[in-house]
Amino acid sequence: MCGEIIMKLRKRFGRDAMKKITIKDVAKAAGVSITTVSRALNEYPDVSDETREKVFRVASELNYSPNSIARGLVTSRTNTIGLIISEMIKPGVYHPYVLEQLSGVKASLRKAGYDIILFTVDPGMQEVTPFEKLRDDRKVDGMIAFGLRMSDPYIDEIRHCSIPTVLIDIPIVTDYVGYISSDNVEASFEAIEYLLNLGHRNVGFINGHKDAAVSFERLDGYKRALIDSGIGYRDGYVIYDDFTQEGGYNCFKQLLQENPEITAVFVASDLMAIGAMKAAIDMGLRVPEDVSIIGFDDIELATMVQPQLTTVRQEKFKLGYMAGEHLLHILKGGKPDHVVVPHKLIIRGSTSAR
Amino acid sequence: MCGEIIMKLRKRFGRDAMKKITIKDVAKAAGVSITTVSRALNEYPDVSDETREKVFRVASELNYSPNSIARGLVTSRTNTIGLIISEMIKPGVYHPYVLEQLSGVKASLRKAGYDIILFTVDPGMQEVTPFEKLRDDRKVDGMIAFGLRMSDPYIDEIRHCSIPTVLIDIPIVTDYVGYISSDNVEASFEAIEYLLNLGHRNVGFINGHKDAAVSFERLDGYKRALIDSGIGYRDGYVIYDDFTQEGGYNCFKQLLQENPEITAVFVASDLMAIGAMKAAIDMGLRVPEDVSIIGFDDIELATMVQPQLTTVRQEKFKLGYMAGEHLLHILKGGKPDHVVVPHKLIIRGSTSAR
DNA sequence: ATCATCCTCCAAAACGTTTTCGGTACAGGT
DNA sequence: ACCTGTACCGAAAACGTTTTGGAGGATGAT
Repeated sequence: MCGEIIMKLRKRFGRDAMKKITIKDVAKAAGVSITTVSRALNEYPDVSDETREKVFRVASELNYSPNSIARGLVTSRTNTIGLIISEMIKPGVYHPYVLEQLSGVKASLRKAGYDIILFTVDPGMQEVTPFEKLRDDRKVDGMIAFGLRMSDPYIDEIRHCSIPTVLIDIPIVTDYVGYISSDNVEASFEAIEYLLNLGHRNVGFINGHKDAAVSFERLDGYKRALIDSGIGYRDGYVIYDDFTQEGGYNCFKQLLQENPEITAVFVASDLMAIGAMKAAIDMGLRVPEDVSIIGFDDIELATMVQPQLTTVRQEKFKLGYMAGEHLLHILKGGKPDHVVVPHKLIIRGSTSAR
Repeated sequence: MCGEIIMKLRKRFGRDAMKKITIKDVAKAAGVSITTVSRALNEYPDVSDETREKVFRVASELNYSPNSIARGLVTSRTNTIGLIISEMIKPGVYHPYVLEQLSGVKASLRKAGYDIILFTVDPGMQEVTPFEKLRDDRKVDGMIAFGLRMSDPYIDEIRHCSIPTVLIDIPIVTDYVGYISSDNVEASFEAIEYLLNLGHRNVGFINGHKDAAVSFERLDGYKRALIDSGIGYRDGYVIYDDFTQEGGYNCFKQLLQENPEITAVFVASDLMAIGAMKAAIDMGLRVPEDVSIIGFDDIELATMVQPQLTTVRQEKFKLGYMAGEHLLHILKGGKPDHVVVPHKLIIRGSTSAR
């Protein structure tokens, strides 16, 4: 009976060029009102099991899928979140863990039926679209951002915006925004402690640029470990640069030329650490016999170099995953917070006892 | 005069919790109809310069930005394209060039005002959402996909769908879908030719898995070069595996154990090539003195190993960029096609004369 | 018999645009 | 004086949903 109607609907349009079927078609075919179809499909209580079942059957028979645009218009929620990945397009610095974080974000959001829309913020773009405009343009329900520098103009906007937002590695917590990170000071503390336990007394620190919040936290852990152990902190042992391999190379050379007594170096990223290792070799130093090097991140590359790199592993996938989860939490009305994901010291071949 | 109205509008809502302003507000404040505002803002001809100017002023004063959802509902175009990245979440295989391709896609689409929405297709998902449903759910205007295997069920759907689509490295051209790739047979031909010119006569081939279209094309080039030069092709010199480092490692060992006369190996990816180099070292062979190795892709890693890897560079960013451009072309009514982006033989330290 | 209550269901409003169709006013040509 | 054309503008329909405010009928209590 309603099968006939379906057939008629089918026939109304060409075979392949079948017009988009809407809720109206389903209603007609099922012999109920539009309202009822919507109700049935959205699991409202006030529809009898019988009609609900019929609606479901007809809907799937017609291969109906609701128009998310129309729905979004009325509900003003799009089940979409905006993802800001900064510095993504800086050629040569395709940060190896960005993809992992991205995967994590996706994994958590997909479960909840959210999709991701990519906002790339190329630094050096003519005019930067204001943060809130990004949201307004695409009507995303929330935002996730990583790769931002502390000096980025977005930072200030985010601090005062009223958009549910989760950041990675940027310590901001407001009524709307929370952030995810490793416990950088503890991680750094552990790394230094490990070196000290190996007998090293003069340990240098190649830190990331001062535009990254993590740089300060890691410096903190570095200081604390040295002070706690009674060795004391020396300004001259710390040097800063961006997170690239070249940066690590240059820093290492400078650091060891100025302080030849250094026997171990803590480096704020694996990429830099690998650069540092290269510098060591070029300076005629053996790793780890003459100098121990310990990195940060644990990227794939860390196991591909000789010797393999001792490092502090960050759970990059999990950082992303948690970002998604926490955003969902905020969207459900939860309170934004700082959530930390555990790190782990991974001991490989680039460190040894003094 | 209209300034007052604006003030009134402003006052109507709390300071920060200012309600969303719509086209209606702009119309009221500018003293024209909704229609006129829409026309003025969308650069229609039939509106006087005077009113147009006023509308623009009021709109920017009110900080108005049109609701893209509402617009999408009526125009049924969303200025959004869907991006399918397959195998993105396979842990341990965060293909290093995915991010570069992604950047390229973004770069080209952003110019045209398109945004990207990420569809991740985790292999091994419970139920795979049909290709067309992906589009219908999010109402994207077109699709770009990379990382798909030839055996992926999507392939068949794509072949018969009527959604503007561009693929990378998957040779399908229909009225709706085109694809971007390097000229793999030529690239492979050149690589072998180069090895032959170095004096090598027994050159093996570690190919990618047979689920990748490129594997066949590269095999083609390999064969042709050998046959053209009169050396001839031998089945036993070719071995297949996935594109991982371990795959490369194992293949190399097997290949050289079975054919110790081989003096040069062409490897279908840098990751595999690096695995092969490791295997060579483990077998007591020096690279390039005992065996030359040439890779494919030119990922960053290629310059980080010792010796640095000779390889065929693929323009990963450009592959993505072109995918975006070609999709735009199709969306504008252009004919889908195969567009090839140039490759380049990069000679480094892993190859030498026999 | 009457009334309140519950269960189903529906008509219509609303969401914020774009687009269609037409209307007004003014100019110029006859 | 009349028609024609042109330039500008507006009312209303349309897009496909969700949501609001009942309506109709059955059931149970009084």
